[in-house]
Amino acid sequence: MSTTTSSSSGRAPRADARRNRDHILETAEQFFSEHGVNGSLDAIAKQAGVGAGTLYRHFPTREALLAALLAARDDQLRRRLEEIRGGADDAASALGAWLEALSEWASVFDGLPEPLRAASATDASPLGLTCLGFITTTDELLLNAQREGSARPEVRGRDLFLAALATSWARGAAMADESSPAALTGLVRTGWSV
Amino acid sequence: MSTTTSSSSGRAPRADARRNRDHILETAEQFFSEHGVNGSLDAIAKQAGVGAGTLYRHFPTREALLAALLAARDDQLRRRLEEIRGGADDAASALGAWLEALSEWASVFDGLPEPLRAASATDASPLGLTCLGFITTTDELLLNAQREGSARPEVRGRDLFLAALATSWARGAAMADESSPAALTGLVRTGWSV
Amino acid sequence: MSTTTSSSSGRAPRADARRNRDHILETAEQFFSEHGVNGSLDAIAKQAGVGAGTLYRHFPTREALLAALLAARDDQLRRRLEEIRGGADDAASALGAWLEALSEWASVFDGLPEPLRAASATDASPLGLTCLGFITTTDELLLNAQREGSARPEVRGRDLFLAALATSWARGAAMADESSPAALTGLVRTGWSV
Amino acid sequence: MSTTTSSSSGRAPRADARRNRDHILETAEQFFSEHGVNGSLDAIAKQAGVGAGTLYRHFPTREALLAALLAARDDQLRRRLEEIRGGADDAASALGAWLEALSEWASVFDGLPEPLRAASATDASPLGLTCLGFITTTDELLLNAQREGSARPEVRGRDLFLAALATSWARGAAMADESSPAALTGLVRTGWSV
DNA sequence: AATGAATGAGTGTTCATTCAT
DNA sequence: TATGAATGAACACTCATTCAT
Repeated sequence: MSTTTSSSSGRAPRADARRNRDHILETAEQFFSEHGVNGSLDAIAKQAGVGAGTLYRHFPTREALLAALLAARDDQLRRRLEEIRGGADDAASALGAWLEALSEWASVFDGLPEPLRAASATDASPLGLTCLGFITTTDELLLNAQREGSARPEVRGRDLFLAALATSWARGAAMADESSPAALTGLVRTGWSV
Repeated sequence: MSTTTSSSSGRAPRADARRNRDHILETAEQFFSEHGVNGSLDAIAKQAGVGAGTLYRHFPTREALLAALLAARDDQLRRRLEEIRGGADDAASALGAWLEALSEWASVFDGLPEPLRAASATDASPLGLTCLGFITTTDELLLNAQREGSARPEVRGRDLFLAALATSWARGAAMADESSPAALTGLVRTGWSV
Repeated sequence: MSTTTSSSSGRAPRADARRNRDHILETAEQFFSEHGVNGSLDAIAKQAGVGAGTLYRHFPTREALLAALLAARDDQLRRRLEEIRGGADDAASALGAWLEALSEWASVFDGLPEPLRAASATDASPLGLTCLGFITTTDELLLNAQREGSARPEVRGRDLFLAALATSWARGAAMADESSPAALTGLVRTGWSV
Repeated sequence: MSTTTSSSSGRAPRADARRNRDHILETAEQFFSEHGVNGSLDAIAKQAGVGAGTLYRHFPTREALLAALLAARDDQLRRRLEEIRGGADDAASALGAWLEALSEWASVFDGLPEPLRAASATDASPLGLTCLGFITTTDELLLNAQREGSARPEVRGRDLFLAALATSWARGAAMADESSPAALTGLVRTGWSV
């Protein structure tokens, strides 16, 4: 709402700006997929066929670009959430499925968990807000499970969110052992102690 | 003892070499403490008062420097292991204490968990060997606990090591919430599900 | 003509870019004259009063810089070609004069023959294209001489170009014997055998 | 012969020095063959298993090392000379064969022609002396041919030596055109003009 | 609104040579 | 006599960010 209304009036001026923005996003998506989130912004601008300044106008920081990129995926994750909410037999399996979805979400780009963790500590950045939203969601699902008696009462949504991030992080670039991600997810769910 | 005697090598002309090496290590320790493991190697050399080439002679890669730095701390960690082995009432609490020790060990420098994770996938690097050693130790303690019946049988030492690293990682630079590290450690121990 | 008018491109905001580029070229010209073609690019940037990045933006490789430098001299050499074409009595003396001009051209900077030889093996680099152009010219003049019956039929333009380069190379930095260059040129023309 | 007699008296001291020297030479030969004459001296020392200082004691400059290396090949070239002297039908073909031998000699290592040319301008260096010897030889063969009437009287041995070097240089690392070396040799012999 | 040139500190790394041992 | 550690300037090249046009 707020982004479309502001400024002046006419039709044309915004048209190509929008086009530029979208094209940058597409390019960045591809680029981050290939080179990880630390890929050169200059290279993205060049590949998108825009000047570096243009990229910076739209996304003043790398984080802002990342946030915009993830916002586009928000819908996906939220749809997944609805699926989970609709389909899960109990609150515990809903929470489990959600944590796995989160972990996958944080694995789209190499190196993504790092800025997510950094952002999740604040609520002042666009990325931080995104994280906050998902933490809240996690809290809701967790609360359900706790009410149901299937989740420990001392656990907090923020911790689970962080754990999902950490699981993504551990996957990392080169993982010698394919079974580790699942093992970690299991660990977070049931712990190692009997 | 061994460091002061000239012992086997013959002339032992390493007097200043040793001094330099040690001084570089001290400087690097301080530097990494302040600026994280990605601090400038050139700056370390400069601050240590040696040429860049000298640093590179002793430590051809950043990883090698890191490994040497951690090797100096190995003793500490191993001593801690003996303490744990001697003092723990049962295998489960020994394992728990060891994982916490590991997690602290990986937290000395900002950004340390990252190269550790990367190295732990291989056994070809000095850092990788260090990791491997600790994974083995973890395996031993875990096995004890599993025999005791206090640890889940499907868990592997490698996963726990990775989890300890991930816990360190999650602590990260800016942690708004002080209780998170402990929460994560607990999560890894008992999981969130009842 | 084309360089002074803003003509097609629209805004022509390259005022300072152009200035920088030109200044870099001037500096490089002087620098290469003094220190040979292997002089430090960083030093050139510094002396030109621009950042290293600026130099690299304009000339991504040493070869590119060299090519640009020589392009500025292309005109000179081409004018000389016209003179030769206009003034020579016969095709043989035209070819001889051209080969001498080539040899001088390749002697402007110390060490220039080396990259020229390397480049003349390919047509993929800017420098290679420059060389290729001159090889073609040599071929034309040679063909004339061959038609005239004053040049051996088995000789090829590429060989003569290479010979001119080699003559430049032989001049080298320290030439104790002043008469050698001319001697070599003569050798290439008439050979040593009767 | 001359190298073994000089200096003091005893047996032992010189034994390992000699061994070192020889081993360095062998290593350098191999190294220069693989990496060209600009290969790292440090690497040679390391590969030879001696300290850098030892290498420098024996061969204070790169040129000195090169000269020693070539001295070992001198014999070969001189033997070739005897063959030529004995086997050639006339002075012209002897000279031609010798020039080819020279050109091959200067092609053993990548980049060798360059220091040879530099050295051949002086008589103050070991390499310069080597060159001088070959220039003299060239002069003798040339004189024979001139007496025979099969070589131009104005040509000098130094020029032919330089031309042989230049031919080697033109071969260079990457030669797209295989026929060029022969073409250049031919050019030097008969020239391009009829 | 967009451009893309400019910045310039920063990166890891190499190497011929000297010198303390 | 030999060692090899130390030197430290030099190298090419990158990139996030600013700013004149």
